[in-house]
Amino acid sequence: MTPSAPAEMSTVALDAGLARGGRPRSKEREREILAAALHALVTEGFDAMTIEGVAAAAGAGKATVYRRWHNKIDLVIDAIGEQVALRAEIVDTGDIGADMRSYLRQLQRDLLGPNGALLATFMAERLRHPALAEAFEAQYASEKRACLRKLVRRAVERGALPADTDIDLLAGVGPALMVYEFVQRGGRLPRDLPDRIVRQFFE
Amino acid sequence: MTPSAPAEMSTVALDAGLARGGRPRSKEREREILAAALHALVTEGFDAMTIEGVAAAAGAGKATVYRRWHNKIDLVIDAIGEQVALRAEIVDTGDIGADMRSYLRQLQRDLLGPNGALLATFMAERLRHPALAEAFEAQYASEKRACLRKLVRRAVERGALPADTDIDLLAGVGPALMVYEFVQRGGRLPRDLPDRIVRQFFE
Amino acid sequence: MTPSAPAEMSTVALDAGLARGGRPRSKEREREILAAALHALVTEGFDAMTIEGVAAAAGAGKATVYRRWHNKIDLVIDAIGEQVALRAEIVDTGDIGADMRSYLRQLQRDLLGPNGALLATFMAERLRHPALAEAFEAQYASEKRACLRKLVRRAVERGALPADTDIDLLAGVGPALMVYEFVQRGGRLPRDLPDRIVRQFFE
Amino acid sequence: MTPSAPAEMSTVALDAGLARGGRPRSKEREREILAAALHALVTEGFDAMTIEGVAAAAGAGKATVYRRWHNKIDLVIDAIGEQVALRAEIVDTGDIGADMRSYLRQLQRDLLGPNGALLATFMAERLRHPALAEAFEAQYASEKRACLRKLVRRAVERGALPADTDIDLLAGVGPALMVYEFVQRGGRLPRDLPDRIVRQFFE
DNA sequence: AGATAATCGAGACGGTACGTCCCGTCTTCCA
DNA sequence: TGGAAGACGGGACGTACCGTCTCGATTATCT
Repeated sequence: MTPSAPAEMSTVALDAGLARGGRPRSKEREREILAAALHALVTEGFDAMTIEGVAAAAGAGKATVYRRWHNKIDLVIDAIGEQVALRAEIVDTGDIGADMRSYLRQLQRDLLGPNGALLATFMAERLRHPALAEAFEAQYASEKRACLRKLVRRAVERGALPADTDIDLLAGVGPALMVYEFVQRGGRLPRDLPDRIVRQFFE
Repeated sequence: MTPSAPAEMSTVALDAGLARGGRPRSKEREREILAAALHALVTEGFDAMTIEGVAAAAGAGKATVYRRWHNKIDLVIDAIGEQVALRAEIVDTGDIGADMRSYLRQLQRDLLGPNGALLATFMAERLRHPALAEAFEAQYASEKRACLRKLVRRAVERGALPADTDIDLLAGVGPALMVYEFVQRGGRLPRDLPDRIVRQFFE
Repeated sequence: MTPSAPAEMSTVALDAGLARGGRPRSKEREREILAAALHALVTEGFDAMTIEGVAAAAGAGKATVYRRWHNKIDLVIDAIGEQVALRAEIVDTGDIGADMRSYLRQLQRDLLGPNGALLATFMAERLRHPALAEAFEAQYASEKRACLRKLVRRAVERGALPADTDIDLLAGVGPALMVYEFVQRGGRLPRDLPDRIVRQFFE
Repeated sequence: MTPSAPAEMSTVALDAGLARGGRPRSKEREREILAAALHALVTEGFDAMTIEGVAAAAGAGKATVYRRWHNKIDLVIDAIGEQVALRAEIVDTGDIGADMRSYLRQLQRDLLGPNGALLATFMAERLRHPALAEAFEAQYASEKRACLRKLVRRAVERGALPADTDIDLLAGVGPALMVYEFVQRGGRLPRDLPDRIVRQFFE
């Protein structure tokens, strides 16, 4: 993410509507609620946690929560997004194997860390809520995809990969296998998966 | 499960308990309920569907549902097992490219057909509901995976693929990319994806 | 009320709808809820009492209350109606003064007793809820009015009252003055009001 | 309230506190709020109306309302006092029948006119909200009652009515019957009721 | 054939969370 | 400083499902 884009706005929180008059919403309240939500998510799980309970734990009224988030999903996503940054950075050193391995290891750390729950939630809801998928796409995935594509394209141009390489496909194979395995195994991942992927497809 | 077992029992449904006397449970009822459950799962999603709604849609009383299944997950697992037949068959003709292309095309048809929504739902929910994932695994995925693995192993043995091939990884790359794209694109798939996968990874 | 008319049905409670199947509603539950409602009405007052609180006090779920009564008014009316009988009886001994005095004294006792609250509630809501007014009319008022009219008519026929008496008007003057005073004084009544009314208008 | 007091102050409204500096409270605001309150009272009833709704309808902030009135009752009382003019005048021409008939006809017009709904609401709510009753009493009823009493007393002194007349009772019988019928009939009144009352009780 | 017993649809039951509304207080900015 | 706007903690509203339970009415099987 380029430094010129602040983009620190909540992804999902309701707009306050440019409200000119009136008492502004308290950032403090917001932070306390998000913290309570995160705590509830971790200790109780998504299904069991309750908006009512989150509000109570934050010492807030229910209306104060509903004023900002329409539903549990939005609340949870913001709660995670607040504390979290899926910042798997992609650098291009000219060594496609090393670069891809480095990126996949970061992705592995992200999936296994607290962000795994975020990804799971996203995956679970994106088919039913296209808007959510788009938000995720716009905020995170599209940039990663573009970077990976460039990485592969330049490797092909360099001759490090065959000239007839299907660039889009090869750029996607890393994340696809990582996520597929992650889902398949119910949130776990083999330690050496990044290495194996690189060895099989990029060397 | 011993191989001699006919395996026509429900995976999860409660035992009727050898009921000596009394009116036996109606298979008819059971099928109607499972059909209604499946419909609800696909149209509403796991979280939104209600047992009460399934019972009503099946013209059954709530007790008739609870008598057979303790909770929503058990019901849904049985519903899927009963009705679903993702019969992407895997044959081994000795031509790994052709065999893989044939399988992926079948998978593509499945994903885009009526079972696609079901599969997507399943994929989406499995991270949040491990029991669902396990059931799906046991019932469908593990067999496919084993077949694909054998296919790839024999191609390696034949010398059609390099000797240092990561068999597990290569066996998984096809489904992984197909499903990843499917979820990514919100239920659509490029027509030529199977061909591109085969060309890139199996030729 | 003639003995041939059982009329012990709830005035306001929702119909169970002739429900052929299903578990029947428990009379026991109903009685406990009504008792709790009456207690709440007396101790907290109409405005302050809460359906939620009544349900809790009765050890019942909210749905069990709402299944039977749509709103607080209906609940309270039934609660009062259960325990109470506005049974100011009207007898015709041939002495209009004595009979009227006897009736008005009973009415006085009713107004000052626990039924006063009932009347107050009825009066307060009847203009806004015509259905309520009709129910009260049908169940209580119309019969009283007819009796009083007959009482006065026979006194006129007997010559105990002038021949040009406006029977409807004179029949209504007792209750009108009693209730008017009752409302005017905020739920209190002069002890000797029945006597004064009889002395002024019926002797 | 001392007789020298100009009495143009609100009965219940909070004191502005001699506001030394700052912007003075707008009389305009006050009138608009009271008008909105009156409208809400008549159309929705005391219980259903909300201060929030009144403020919104008046285009005022909630604080602007609460700054002047502590609660709904105070607001409503002022609203009525501000706008209502039940100006049934009572004159004493020496003919008790004619005077009473004239007054009752004015009362009839009032009840059937736009103020009728207000009066009805008031009568309906006074039993449940004694403060409302007192306000109404102080502001309207007590004066009328005194006038009517004087009217009757002088008729008795004149010999136009029997010497043993119960003056209070007879003074009250007109309004009592009118209002009782009005409430009983859900806001309607027989055209000839004033005439019949006078003929029966004052001639 | 009759008794026995578990089934069936229906729906009431005590609960719990939902999302909305209003309370009365407060905080902010504008005039 | 008054006023419009509206956020705040609180709490009741009426609804929807949960999973359990009762009800009368069907079925089968076992005497």
